Amino acid sequence: MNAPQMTRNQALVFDVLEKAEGPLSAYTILDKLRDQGFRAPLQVYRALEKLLEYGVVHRLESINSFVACAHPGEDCHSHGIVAFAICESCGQVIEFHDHEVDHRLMGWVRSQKFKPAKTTIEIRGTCEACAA
Amino acid sequence: MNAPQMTRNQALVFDVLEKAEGPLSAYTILDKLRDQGFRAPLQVYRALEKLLEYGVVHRLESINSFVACAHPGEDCHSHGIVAFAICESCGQVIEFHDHEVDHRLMGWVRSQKFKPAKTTIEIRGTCEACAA
DNA sequence: TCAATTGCGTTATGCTATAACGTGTGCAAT
DNA sequence: ATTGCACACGTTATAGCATAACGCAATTGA
Repeated sequence: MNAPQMTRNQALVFDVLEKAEGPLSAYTILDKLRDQGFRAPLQVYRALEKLLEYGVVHRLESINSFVACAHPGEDCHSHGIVAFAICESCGQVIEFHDHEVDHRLMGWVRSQKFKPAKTTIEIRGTCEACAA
Repeated sequence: MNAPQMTRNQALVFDVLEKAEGPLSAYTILDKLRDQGFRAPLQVYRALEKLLEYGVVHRLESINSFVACAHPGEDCHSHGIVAFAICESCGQVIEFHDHEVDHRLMGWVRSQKFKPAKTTIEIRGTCEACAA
């Protein structure tokens, strides 16, 4: 799915995520958009829902946060499974793709006749810069 | 880490999880233990924290739920990374391990000098039985 | 024009998780 | 024996994450 026209709210939320250093929670996004007239969580969640659909934002399940896709302009859905390394110290996220991992996972899934809809790979730990 | 002696609360929570068909949320566990005297979420969360440490319970990040480890008696931490296929229709969870996936992920992590602490792999979709 | 769709704003609510306090118990060191 | 510590526990309160349900406005396409 490619992004059609973003609405004002979607653009605002996306902008906040793109300019952020790392992942943000929905409520943090809300706070950053109070000046633009945001008042309720739903305004954020609805925008996020679309941005996730468009493939320009990812949800980090293990930390209940959202991050802009690292591949601006492209549709991340076409890269296969997306994996994330999340630094628990500084919050930075590195996004990466590994086709061999995809292949193994999808092979297993196939052998079980399981129909995958959404796959999450998240590695929490400490990034190089933060390792003492 | 191997499980030492479980306390009463830990045993109760573990028992509920083992007898369950699929993953349960902390609050669902709480409800199931009201008759045994449970009154507050913390009683559940504290027990879960220990059970996770012991490696006899897994947390499913993408659905905020908990499930008993599929390898009774063993310490799941020794199996390498644990992956889950979660059926969004019936709720059943299949736990599996793939050393090649571990290897690729850990290889990438190593190349980034990233220190992994906890890795999550969860595939949400539809199981064979539920596929129409 | 009419109906369907989509986005939006608002209020209310529900679910998930932890902070902070105090109690009791077992155990080891003195 | 007493003191000090670690640990599990119980309780109350609160924080953080997410969605239900309502109604309105704008757009589109038959």
